[in-house]
Amino acid sequence: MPELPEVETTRRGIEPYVVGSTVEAINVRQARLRNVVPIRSLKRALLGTSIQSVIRRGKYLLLSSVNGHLLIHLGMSGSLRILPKGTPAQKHDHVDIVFDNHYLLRFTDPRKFGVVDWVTGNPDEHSLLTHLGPEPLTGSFSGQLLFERSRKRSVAVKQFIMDSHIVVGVGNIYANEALFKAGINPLRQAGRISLKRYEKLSQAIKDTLIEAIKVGGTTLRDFTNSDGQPGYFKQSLLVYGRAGQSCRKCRYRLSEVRLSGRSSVYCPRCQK
DNA sequence: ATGCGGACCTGTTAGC
DNA sequence: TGCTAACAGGTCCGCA
Repeated sequence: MPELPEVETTRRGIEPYVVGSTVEAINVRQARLRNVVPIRSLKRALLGTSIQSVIRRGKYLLLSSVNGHLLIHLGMSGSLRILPKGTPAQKHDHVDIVFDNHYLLRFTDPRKFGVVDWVTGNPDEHSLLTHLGPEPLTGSFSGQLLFERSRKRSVAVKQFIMDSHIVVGVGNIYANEALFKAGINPLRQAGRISLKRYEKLSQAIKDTLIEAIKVGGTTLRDFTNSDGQPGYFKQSLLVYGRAGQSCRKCRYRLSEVRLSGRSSVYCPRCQK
């Protein structure tokens, strides 16, 4: 479900409730998530400590206390919500972090592709984080980087920019959108794109993500922020979900192909 | 190393 | 209306 803008929206939503609050209880209903450390082991470390910060790394969130970091990934269908204490749990509500204020943080994930893990030491060395590429909204991400890392790569450029080892946070929706804005065909081989075009693409990725964050992300079916509100970027989508409809630039019919199982929509006229 | 397909799960929707 | 297949915002793993 969530790409970088949705995770960042979630981060901003939970931060004011969580930072400075002490963990009073942890309720685990479903421990079988995509974890490295058994989820139950986080209890001992986190109970009675307070959360000092909520930072995002790619699509991961890190809630840090003096003892270590709670690492959360929302997978394809996960969400985090702030709810009043005592709110009854529903079917896919797997973990609650209960605070000493009036609230709890609830992790929900029907498909269980998400992660709720515990990290001690430097989180950058955690196996899920250590090989991640740069953050797209920082200066360490650029057209130059995409150009250099794509040389001799034959993969389609869309798969290339969705590879978290290259750059983090770009999922299927925003990959489609950024490629359209940059005028690049998603099927083009990554190694056969010029530096100039990669500079346009890196800027398109930044612009798309920033715009989406501004309006609270994209809600297709069930994404909500931590208050239960949807995001409004869906109205701004130029190609994703619009196969067969007309291009917003040239009116030509948008095409759809599947790239490693992911739907890829593009304009055959505007994207070369 | 790179590229590809399958695996992990459940819910919703499209099609017969 | 009901059944089945395909699809969905992600990522890791094993194999060639």
